Amino acid sequence: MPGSSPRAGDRPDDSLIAADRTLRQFSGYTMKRAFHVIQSDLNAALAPLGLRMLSFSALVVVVDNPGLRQSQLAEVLAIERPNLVLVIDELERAGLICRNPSPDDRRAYALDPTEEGRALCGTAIHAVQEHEDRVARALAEPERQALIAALLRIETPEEGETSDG
Amino acid sequence: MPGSSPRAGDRPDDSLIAADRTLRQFSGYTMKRAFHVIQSDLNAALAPLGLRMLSFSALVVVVDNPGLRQSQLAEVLAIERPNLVLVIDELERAGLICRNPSPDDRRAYALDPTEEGRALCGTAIHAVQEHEDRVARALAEPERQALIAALLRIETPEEGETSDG
DNA sequence: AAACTTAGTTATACCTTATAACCATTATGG
DNA sequence: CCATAATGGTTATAAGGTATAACTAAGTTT
Repeated sequence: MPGSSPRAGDRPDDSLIAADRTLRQFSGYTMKRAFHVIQSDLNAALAPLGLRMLSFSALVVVVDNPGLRQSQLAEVLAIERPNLVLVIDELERAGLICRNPSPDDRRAYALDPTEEGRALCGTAIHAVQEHEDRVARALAEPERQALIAALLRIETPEEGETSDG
Repeated sequence: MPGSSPRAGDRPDDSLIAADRTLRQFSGYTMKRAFHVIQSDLNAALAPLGLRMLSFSALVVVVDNPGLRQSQLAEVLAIERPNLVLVIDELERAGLICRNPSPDDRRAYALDPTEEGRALCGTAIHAVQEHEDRVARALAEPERQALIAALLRIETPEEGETSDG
């Protein structure tokens, strides 16, 4: 058990270092904590550029896929359409992307990056890469790649990739 | 680049499957998506018990460390003290834990699980374990353990564990 | 042409996290 | 010993992320 004495409140704080031992066996708990650390660091890295994790992601996908529609972007980012609206508003107000009329469909917008958007996107990717380098310092490179691969498989379970089960 | 034709909006949706290729190289993005999947599944598993990820975590730590104080619990769970108050309220109202007066300090509460709390905690751990088994089906067991180890190191970077850099 | 669907939007609600400020109590230090 | 500081718990508040229903305008189907 976590500590030896019966009442945790009486023990010095040191004896609580493994107080979440039971939870640590669950990937969800550990992932939540790791993600929180990463997200904070990432947002801090992006804040000087006026971006957050979400707006950064949206910007990158628009730069890589100019002309795509909002619903497509929402699907790519795996977020709901209504939640994308404010993100696009924000990027548009910042002059990084613009909503152009779609030639095919008068309901839809074709999202395109501006020159500024492309430029800031490059800067932001460098900032995020520096953050990623901090992750890489905690892990050996093959380990980092294995981590990403494992996360990907959790997100999209493929048949045939299972273990001994 | 993601697609071949210049305008993403004109291409079939299939050509957008790798539209987030740039982002995928960053662990933060992939972790966010994987965590979202895990968290949804986990919360769905806990909802029938009247628990969420956070209240479950708090309950488990209280059961494992009876008598600890709220501030200690907050530190163990790495959340701010004010944010714990409602969680404790919720668990107390559900009759799973209770705030007992601390013998040492009249300001503090000693958190203790009730019998019901202990029982539900066991049930909940089983439910979460079943969820974890779903993760385990996507990964080989050594891979799952490597994942948890990697996440832990991201959360708490230790010196000397670095790669080639 | 009527009915259905889709693109984008608005409004709303809930959860999580963060901060400042407060009260009661305990600890510190002249 | 009393003034000051620090701590435990609380309240209020704000911001971010996510989810759903409902609306409009435009496109699609039959």
